Amino acid sequence: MTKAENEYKKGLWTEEEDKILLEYVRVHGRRHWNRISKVTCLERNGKSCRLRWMNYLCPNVKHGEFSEEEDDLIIRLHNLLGNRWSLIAGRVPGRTDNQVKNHWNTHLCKRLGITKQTRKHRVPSKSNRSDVKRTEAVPSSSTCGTLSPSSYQKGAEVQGQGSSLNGLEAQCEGGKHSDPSLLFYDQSFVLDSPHLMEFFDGFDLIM
DNA sequence: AATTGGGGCAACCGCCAGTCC
DNA sequence: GGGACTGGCGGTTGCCCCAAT
Repeated sequence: MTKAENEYKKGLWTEEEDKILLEYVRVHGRRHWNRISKVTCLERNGKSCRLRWMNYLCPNVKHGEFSEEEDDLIIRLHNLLGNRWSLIAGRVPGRTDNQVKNHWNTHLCKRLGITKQTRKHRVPSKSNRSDVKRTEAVPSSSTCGTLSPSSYQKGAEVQGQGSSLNGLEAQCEGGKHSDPSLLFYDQSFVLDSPHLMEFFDGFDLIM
């Protein structure tokens, strides 16, 4: 018997709830989040518990302001990966995908002069979401990202195995940005090459 | 002092993929 | 094989705080 969604509490977490969640994780580990409301008095659904743990309670999570180094790393990673926040966060020690996403949207976009393109058109829908996962590297909101020459070059080397980044500059949207160092992605730059994925895995982004 | 508007961030929502039974 | 369950992801929302008026 599962609780109806509306039986679960929503909104900000209290200290008491945090304690309960921490205790659950200490005893049961980070799994079976949906069982929490059954074995504890916590009236939160599994997803909410998982999110709270991942984004706030996990001891590995770093709180506080982002350093310049982190900013730089995120910008580089975003240039390479687009809005794949979990991948980006995986390479920024102590930061979660939610933190990175928020930081990007609230600080870095402004700093880089990127106007946030709210996409009502979510990634194409069901049919080829699995494809999307890999090919989505260049979501619309990042079509105007900056790309440092060094990272561009590294990426291009790998891409050389399959498709290439040739013509990237030509795809710039009518020269919106006058800075010649700015390059643009668009949907033609895809991450569907296994080589490229390996590249990202082994890529030392701290330059 | 009270109000208001914007920024920042935590949390929710909807979707998908993998796993279990 | 297929339905239910669970976890993970990215986009979006809504609340809180604070500065400006």
